[in-house]
Amino acid sequence: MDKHDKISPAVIRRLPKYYRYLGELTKTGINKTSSRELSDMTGFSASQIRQDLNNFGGFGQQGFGYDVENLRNEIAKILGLDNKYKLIIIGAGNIGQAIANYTGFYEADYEVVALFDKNPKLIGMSIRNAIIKDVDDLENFLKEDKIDIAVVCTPKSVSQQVAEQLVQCGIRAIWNFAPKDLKMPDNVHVENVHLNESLFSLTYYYNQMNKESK
Amino acid sequence: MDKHDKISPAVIRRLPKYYRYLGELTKTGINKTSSRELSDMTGFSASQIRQDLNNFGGFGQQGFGYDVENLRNEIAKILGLDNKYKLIIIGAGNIGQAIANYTGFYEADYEVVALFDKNPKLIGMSIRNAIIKDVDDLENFLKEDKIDIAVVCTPKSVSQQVAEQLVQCGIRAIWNFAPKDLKMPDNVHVENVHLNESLFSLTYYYNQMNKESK
DNA sequence: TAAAGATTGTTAAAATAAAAGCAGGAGGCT
DNA sequence: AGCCTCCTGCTTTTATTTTAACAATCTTTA
Repeated sequence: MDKHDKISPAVIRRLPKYYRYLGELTKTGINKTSSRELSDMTGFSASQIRQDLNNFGGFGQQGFGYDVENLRNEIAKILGLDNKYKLIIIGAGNIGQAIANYTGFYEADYEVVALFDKNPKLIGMSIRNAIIKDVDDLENFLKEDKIDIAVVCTPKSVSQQVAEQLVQCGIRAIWNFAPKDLKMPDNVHVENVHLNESLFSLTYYYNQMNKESK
Repeated sequence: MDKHDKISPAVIRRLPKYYRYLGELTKTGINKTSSRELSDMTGFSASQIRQDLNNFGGFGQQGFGYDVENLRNEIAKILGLDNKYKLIIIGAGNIGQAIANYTGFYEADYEVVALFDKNPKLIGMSIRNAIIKDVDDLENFLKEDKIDIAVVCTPKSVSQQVAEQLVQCGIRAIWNFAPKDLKMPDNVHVENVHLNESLFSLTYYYNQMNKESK
């Protein structure tokens, strides 16, 4: 059953997309689908979708397809979306506040418990039930509250130091928005959102298109 | 020379990272580097780095390595960072405003010219020299101003429609923050920043680690 | 000036990921 | 009921990506 440790990252990155499209099907009242149909929606090949899902078990039925709700629940279980997660955000600047205000992931059970900053003007403010606290209180806070995921939205100059502090306090999952690669021990998982790199890639393809059309 | 069209997306996604680390070297006054050293910094293998760079030409010197500034400039040219780009942001909510305020990409020549929203409370406000305009004026605006990149920060329910409008007005590069895949013609490039998917992946790995350590 | 050491550019091999193909079983139709 | 069609799960093949290997050649040093 647990061959999970061998699953390729590419597969894991596709699962949320399947999950999202299955949610859309549910909303429109469709309760049956197929790898073919999912292929049309997601753009991945039907073969790849079947193979991805089969890494975790046979969720479909030959000759019939997949039960939408069942498959969605299975993927939720695989990703762990059937649990609740407590988040804190370090750095209550633009990005940090935007994440705290972001309603997109409130569909799943993610709760932003608190934000931390060192700017006195921000400390004490609250965003959607989460208070901005002094970053000096971070360690004490983490001693008392069990936090699952820390979101790093600090300037890059302090991101490494902040991350190390988080890890020392027992944090093992970091969602990193600082444009810097965090050097972390193996038992900590870092998911990067490097906006720069994303924009630079886009810039490349934009220019490629312009070259081609000339 | 122009085998560019064959370059794998994986290579393109690594270039911004090289660019960033080369920038850090420049700041610390180091003017010579090697694939070995870049490997230590980036975590990519030295062999891969050499191969990536050689897709675009031989920027190094045998027995010596790479000139930091020269290599950085070459990568800038490849990505197109030696040009200026004008951006508009559609949707001046949390994410839209955060992007407008984001100073990270002002290092390169990206200028947010305007934001668009339909919320009357937001229209007229300005963020770092960029005014929030009525989204109804979008088409007229695009007739007069030459915009390179449009950033879609709207709710997902209207993102497709907005994107189509943008494309009709000549936009060919979209940076999409809406949690939805935009169906676009081939001559439009969409770069997605799907925060949900990123967080869900992180959640998976977080749970994997917890399973393993038990 | 010649030899040693270093590091690229490039080719070959290995590993990984994606696509194609197909047997088997399920549902639907007549 | 029995045949036909469909679609999964799995195996095999193909394509892509990464790693390894090495000849060429540049710099440095004695």
